[in-house]
Amino acid sequence: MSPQRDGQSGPSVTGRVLGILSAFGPGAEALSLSGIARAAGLPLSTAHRLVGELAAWGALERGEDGRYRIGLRLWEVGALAPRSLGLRERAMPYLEDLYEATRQNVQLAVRDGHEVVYVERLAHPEAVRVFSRVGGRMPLHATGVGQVLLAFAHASVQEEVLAGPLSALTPRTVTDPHALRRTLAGVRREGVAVCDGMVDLLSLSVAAPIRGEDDRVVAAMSVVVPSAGSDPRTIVPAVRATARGISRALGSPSARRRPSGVVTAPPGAAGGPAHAGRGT
Amino acid sequence: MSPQRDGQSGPSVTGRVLGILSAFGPGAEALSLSGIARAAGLPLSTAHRLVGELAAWGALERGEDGRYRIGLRLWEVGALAPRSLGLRERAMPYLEDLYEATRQNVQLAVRDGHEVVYVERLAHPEAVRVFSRVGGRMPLHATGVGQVLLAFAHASVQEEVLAGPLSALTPRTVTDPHALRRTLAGVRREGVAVCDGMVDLLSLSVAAPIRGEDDRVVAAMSVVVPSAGSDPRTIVPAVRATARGISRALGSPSARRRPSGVVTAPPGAAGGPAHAGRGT
DNA sequence: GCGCTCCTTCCGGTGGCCGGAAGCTCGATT
DNA sequence: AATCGAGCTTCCGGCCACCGGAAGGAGCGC
Repeated sequence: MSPQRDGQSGPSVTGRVLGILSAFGPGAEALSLSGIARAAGLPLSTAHRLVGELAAWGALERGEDGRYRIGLRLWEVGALAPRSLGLRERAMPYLEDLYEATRQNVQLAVRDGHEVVYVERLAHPEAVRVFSRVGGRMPLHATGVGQVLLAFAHASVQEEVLAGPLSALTPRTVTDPHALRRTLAGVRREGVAVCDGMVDLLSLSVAAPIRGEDDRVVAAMSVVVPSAGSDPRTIVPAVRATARGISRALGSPSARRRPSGVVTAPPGAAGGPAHAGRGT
Repeated sequence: MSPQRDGQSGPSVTGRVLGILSAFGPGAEALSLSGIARAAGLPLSTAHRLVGELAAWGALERGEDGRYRIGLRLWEVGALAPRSLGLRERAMPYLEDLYEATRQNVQLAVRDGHEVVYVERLAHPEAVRVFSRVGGRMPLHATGVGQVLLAFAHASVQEEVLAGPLSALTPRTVTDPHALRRTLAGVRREGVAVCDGMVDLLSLSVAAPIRGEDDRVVAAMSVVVPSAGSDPRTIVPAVRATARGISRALGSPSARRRPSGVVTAPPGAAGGPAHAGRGT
């Protein structure tokens, strides 16, 4: 409907092709030819030709109902994105352990511009329903992982977000720039973000930063639990330890040495991730 | 190097763009501009223009080293592929449980033409090294999931594969058409494929089919364990039960009713997947 | 039957694409 | 330090591949 960044791609053929791909999105996984043409702002015959070529290559697939969907081949190419697969591959075992221990929702996300993109998500069917989805986007200021990524992003990014409008997903979302600035400072100080009822009123998320080779924050992870009856205190150590473990797996220098003291998470509440302690 | 399906895409602009995407692949996650031009068979200036447009949109990203990688935006679009995300999303919890129980490698794959494409993989860092990777391809006849997908594929597909050359990954790979035909019959009869040392000599895989709404086999899953010291007998029931659970989650009619008798997997060896038994 | 939507094919005009060539930036080599 | 080479970027005129209106077919609901 709203021409966000669809046909705007310019009149070049490449732009049109990308416009066609943009027509697909969450909630629009399958489109008819004319649907694509409409969404991409292309004449039907043009769309027909381009879509035909894309389908022949495998970027799109045509279902029995005649509608087009994203094809396996395009998925394959997309899977090569280093910020998804490379990260995911290494982080998975740690996320696994945390998931297993908490039996809730575990998420992995990266930042793209002023939004957070969810790269991986382990969700227990009976866990609290969570809004995000793999490949989905959310505003930075309103989510746990988003606040972490924002807190450790370049100052210019922070200023831009603080300057822009801060949408409220729930009454509890931080929308005041000053409050957000304070929150971010807290996140930097604590190394975790705790967001209660910001995305939806029933869930609470605890997020921590993941660092890469050069020690910059490259991703964030979080655990989402029911808001009621959960004590963040029991979760924070586990999240912190897991994030640290992933950072080490990615080669972060600051995560090299064993966490001084005892941070391996209490075995009682949220069982110590098996890998967090062992290097090899 | 070898012009497999690169520049062949035809002289249309769309073909060139897709050729550029084809330049990336396993083992070629990052390419320089001239590398792309070479792989796609394009003049440098042409590649430069097209790549620039792709990068501006987010289909490609340029690293600090100047090389291009697949961009997050393309990954996002690819994640909409129903055969990856839709399937994955529903299968995950079951795979989780199986992974947790076995602490080995759990894989999920679909068929594309004469190859198997791995859609998901849970790998324990200390488990037996496995050759496949998410987004990777393998021949149908040589892998556990491949044999399952082949056994339940349309007869024409089977004939084509049986007619074509059957490459040998190890001395133990089935390369004789008659033997393969017999193997496939066995897979259909048993509902599982057991492949010992076919991909590499050290690992053994047990695979089972996953059925969709119309009861057709839409995917396959497998567990890969060390060849030495593993008894398939202890794994088969767990794999079967998990595959059945996923089938039910996908709406397969034949997986509706409780498995007659006791197939919920022995709790000892490979702990019963928590979801396999309970519906809601 | 009639109208509707959606899909497919065709074809002539033209504007976007092509790609050679020249200039630039880096780093390696002598 | 000068030279070389590999890779990247920009420019621009000619040409051809792309565009998209129009016409025809298929399927469906009224």
